Formats: sequence, C-alpha cells, structure tokens
Amino acid sequence: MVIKMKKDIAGNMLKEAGLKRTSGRKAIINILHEASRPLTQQEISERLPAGVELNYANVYRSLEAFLKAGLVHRVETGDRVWRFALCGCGSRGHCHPHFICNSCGAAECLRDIKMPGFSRRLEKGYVIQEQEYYIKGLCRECAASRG
Amino acid sequence: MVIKMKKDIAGNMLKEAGLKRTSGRKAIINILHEASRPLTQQEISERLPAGVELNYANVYRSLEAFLKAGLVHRVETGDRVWRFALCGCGSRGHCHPHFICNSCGAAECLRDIKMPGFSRRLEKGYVIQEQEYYIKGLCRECAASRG
DNA sequence: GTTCTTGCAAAATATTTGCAAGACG
DNA sequence: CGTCTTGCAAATATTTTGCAAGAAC
Repeated sequence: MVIKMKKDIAGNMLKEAGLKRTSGRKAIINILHEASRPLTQQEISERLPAGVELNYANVYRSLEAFLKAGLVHRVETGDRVWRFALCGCGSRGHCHPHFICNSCGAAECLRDIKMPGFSRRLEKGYVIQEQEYYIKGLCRECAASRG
Repeated sequence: MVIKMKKDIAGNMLKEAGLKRTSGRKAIINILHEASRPLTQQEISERLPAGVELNYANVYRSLEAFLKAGLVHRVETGDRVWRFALCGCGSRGHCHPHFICNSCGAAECLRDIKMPGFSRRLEKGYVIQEQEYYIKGLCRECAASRG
C-alpha cells in the first residue's frame, strides 16, 4: 500500500479547468508552482523533468490554454518575452510589480510593493482591463559580478 | 525676403546630438513632436510627409540613434511593439504611466498619474535602471463603439 | 574626402498555426 | 470512439543587420 505524499495539485487544477491531465501539462504547472516567479517558455522547457518531452510550440499552446482558463497570468516586462506565473492573488492577475534583471533576464515578484490605485483617475468612458508595473535593472547577483 | 515662421527645432536637436540633419530624421522628430504621445514605427512611417521617403528599417535605425543620444524614450507596453516619444521630463524617460487601448493600439500618456516611488524599497545590491507602468483597456472611442 | 545615413534584402527572435498522429476520458 | 494534445514544420510579426551606394559636413 502506497501512502500518497502529496495531492496531485496540478492534476486537480487541470481537471477543474476542463483540461486533460497529460504529463506535459502537469509538469508545466509543477514547474511554475516551484518557481514562484514568472518563467519564460525557455525557462519552463529547460526544467521539464527527464522523460517528459514537450515541444516548445506546445509549451506555448499549453500556457495559452492555462491563460484562457485563468490558471496563469502572463507578464510582459519590456523585453518582448512572455513570462508566466500561476495565479495566486485571489483574483486573476499578478497584483504586484515585477523586477527584471537586464543582465540575466530573471524576473522577481515585488510582492511588498503595492500596485498604485488608478481606476478613478482615468476619465469616464475608458474601460480598464489590465495593468502592469515593472522595474528593470541589475539583480543582486549580476550587480555584484558587475554584469 | 522670407520670414522664418519657427525655428528648426528638429535640426537643432540633431545637431546637438551630433547626428546629421537629414530630411528623414528631421521628419521623425517633427512627427513625434506633433503627436505628443508614443508612436510605433508604423505610425511614424504613415505620417512621413510627401517627398520624404524613409525605409522602415531606417526608421528603426534612426529611433535607435535617438535613443542612444537621449532624445527619445522607448515605451514597451505589453504588446511587443516599441513606441517612441520625445523625452520631455527633464531627465530621460517618460516619468508617467501610459494607457494602451487593446482595440486600436493607441497609446496615451497619463501625465497626471505619478509613478510610484520605488527605489528605497528594493533591497540593497540591486541596480535600478528603468521602470514602466501601464494600464491597458479600451479607450473612450473604442469603448463607445463597443470595440 | 571622411563619416554618417540610407535602401534593399536577408537574418534574427519570439510566438503562432496547420495538420496528421496520438493520448485521454 | 470522440475530443483534446502533441510533434513537426512552416508561417507571422516585429525588429535588427550586412553591405554597397548616397548625402552631410
């Protein structure tokens, strides 16, 4: 008899979203879960566990499906590369700014910095759908190595 | 005898930046000056006056040169398209948020909304180089026409 | 005349799509 | 078995680059 060490969180998320539970998609969700910061397609592909092959195009396709289902948030931070993170702010979306290193490209969540309030400052008639706030520079490691 | 109606602002900017005063580059600066909001390469190319031909690749090259010279600021707002505006905030950079319409793609400067302060909230060791804050949704025109 | 700009074509990068084959439920 | 996923290749879109010819200083 095998004791389940932890629940199949990824599988549950997929099931609830009406998506099929394939090894590739579960792997992506687990990778995002462990990273706890937004990852690019490339970063995700590099972390796929041995035995799980998933073409990069299908990584995009999976992320697109997750996005539609509201499982992930897509962060764009000025370098024309999508980064994806699991939604974890109650509502959809990553409701905090991000820091992007211009040298190594890593993204970090600045969870302690509040997004500015904005809605009542836009004139009537506008529809607000998303907002993004990011800071770019050198992360500690790259700054230390004079990156 | 011809009275000069206005000074050659574009020419002066180019001269001071050490760039040659060609009709194409002066046209780009004038276009950005009149627009007073960030424009894409495509928007700039569409506005080139009759008689001024400038290959789109060279529009990019010119904007790149202006960027290096500190004449323009490059805004990236989540749709993977660069937008450029003349620097006009004293220091380099557009120190205010932007609104991008998800329907027509137009950018607007939200000059009345302050950028949040941030520097002392990032831990020591980080180097901050840029920041961007943008809001996306539907502009008044597109919202009215149910875009 | 030397250096900066341009035109044109081709490359580079990130992402998306078509379609037949395969896996899930 | 029908539908959702995948693999692979090719298409897209935006921006960048190489190089020879042309314009500015």
